[in-house]
Amino acid sequence: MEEKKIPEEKTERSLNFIEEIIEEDLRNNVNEGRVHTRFPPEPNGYLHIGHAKSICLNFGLGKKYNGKTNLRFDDTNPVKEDVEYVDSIMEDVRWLGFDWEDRLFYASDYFEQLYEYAIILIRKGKAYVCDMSAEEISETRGTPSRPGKESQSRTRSEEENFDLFNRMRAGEFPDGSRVLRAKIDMASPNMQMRDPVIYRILHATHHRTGDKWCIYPMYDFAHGQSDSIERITHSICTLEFEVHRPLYDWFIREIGIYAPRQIEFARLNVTYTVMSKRKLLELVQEGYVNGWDDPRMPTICGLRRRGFTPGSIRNFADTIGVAKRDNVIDVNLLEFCIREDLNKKSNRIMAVLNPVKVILDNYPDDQIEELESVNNPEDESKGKRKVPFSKTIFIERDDFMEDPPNKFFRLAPGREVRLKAAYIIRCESVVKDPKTDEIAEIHCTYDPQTKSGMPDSNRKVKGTLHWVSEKQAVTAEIRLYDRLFTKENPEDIEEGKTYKDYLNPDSLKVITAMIEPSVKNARISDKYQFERIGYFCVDKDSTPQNLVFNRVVPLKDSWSKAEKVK
RNA sequence: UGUCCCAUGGUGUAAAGGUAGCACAAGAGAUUUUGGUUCUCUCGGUUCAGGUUCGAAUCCUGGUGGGACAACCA
Repeated sequence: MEEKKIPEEKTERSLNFIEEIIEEDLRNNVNEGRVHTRFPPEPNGYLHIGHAKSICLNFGLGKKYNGKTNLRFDDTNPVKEDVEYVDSIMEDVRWLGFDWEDRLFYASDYFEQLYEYAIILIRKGKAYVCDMSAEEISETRGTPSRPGKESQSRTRSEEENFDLFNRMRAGEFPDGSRVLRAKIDMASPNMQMRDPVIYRILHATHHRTGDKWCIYPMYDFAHGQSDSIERITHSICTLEFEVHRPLYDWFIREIGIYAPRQIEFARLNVTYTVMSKRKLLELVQEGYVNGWDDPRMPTICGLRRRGFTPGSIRNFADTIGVAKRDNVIDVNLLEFCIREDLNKKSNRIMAVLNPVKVILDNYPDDQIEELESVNNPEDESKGKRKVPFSKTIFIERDDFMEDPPNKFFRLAPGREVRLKAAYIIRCESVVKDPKTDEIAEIHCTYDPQTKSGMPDSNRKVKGTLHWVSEKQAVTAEIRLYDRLFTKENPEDIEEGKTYKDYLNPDSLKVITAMIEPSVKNARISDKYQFERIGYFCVDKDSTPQNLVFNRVVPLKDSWSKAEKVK
């Protein structure tokens, strides 16, 4: 036999633009070969899939380049932040499979240092206490195309600024009465450079520092310096902070401290959902969903409850890549990632969501057989289980048609189908409800020679159906989730509407299903493939007496797709 | 009458001046005790106009289009 030449395997994946920058820095020995990143959330909300992209990016880079990754909470606004969020964020990062080891930090750890930095600026004549109100500051800032006006306070002496700033800290002034501003350039074409506010007075209790402070640094005055303090080599953030970079560079230069390199990437968007914290909060507060972890939410806790695995989300983050152009990822890709993962990992069981009764007329009345079925055809090590079979079973109502089209491979009068792991049956007649004309019973005969494993069972039949035995079936509540919005881009809003007008009224349907008895062993967060239907996850509301399943995602269904086209 | 960023199949992402590739989606077929999975194949792309070059998705100039920036939010 001739040996085919195996083309050289391209194991090395091409680099994304951030990795290119890092490798270039590494080649130039920029930080003595050190790579140190960080994930810097504000604890004012729950993390979503967009954050997951950032988490995977930052921690992934740390791992890839033998570096480190910090978790730092940017908690400079006590009014909006809370330990509830701190806890959920840590849980989510850990669940995604990442570890910050002993490097858990808070911007509030640096308040004293940041205060010192402000003093340096004041001493250099690069910062001043401004007496204007928020409105006045806003009015004098100008517009992107028109320069702003300088504040009267701009000419204050160094001593007076120093004195006033200390008295701000001492609590002598009410909220909003004064701020500390950087003295840069009110005519700068970059709005960020027009004497930005760097400290404001806020008599508010901070979730970590309590009442120690009544002045708090603005994010812009804390973020870059925090990265500097932590000796972050590559500060990776989203695109909207690109225009802030000159300001961060200015602070670093004027204060005279270590300069990280900031790199901006495009944030994630996914079709049929929204990603802004404000909108997600609204959905929760106004009751459109049942909390932050509602399985329809794009939050990490929502995805977790829905039944997504950490690996599937990591793989998703990997597949979407990272670049600077705006992007909208098809939600299909997310669904592909979870199917791919669960296909290999989850055991199969049979569940009938919309049952219709099938009676096997020639099957012994009281006989019950324990049939064997494979748990996972993708993984033989998962073994087999027993499934009870009897004279009366349920099948899916959709799996029967009285007058079927040619391509219908399922049960119909006179036709044969295989019952998964059981027998081949033939439909002999149907009984209808005289009032509703709905099919009440389907009468079939079974072929005893076709039990799975028997030689005759190899007979070709076009369809295989899942089923459950009536007597042994277990009922369970099933929550069928669908996309939260009906519109691909819910933020593309028509006149007089809001994104909430595109909420999908059918995003949750609750039904009762009949499931094979082995399901009794199911525990919260267990995931199954309901044969021929989809992947399902035991919800936290589930109890042994009242099982509750979430539909993670349906199986691909080329039959119903073909039907829809018609 | 601003500054900055971006532009490759439907979507996302590669190609560092030399064969435009991969994934998802879509379509066709094969296999299948899941109309799943798997496998094979197909469809389909460099925003435009100039320039540099033997050669441009890539470099230059200009246009067009999209985005970010005017919280005492982050």
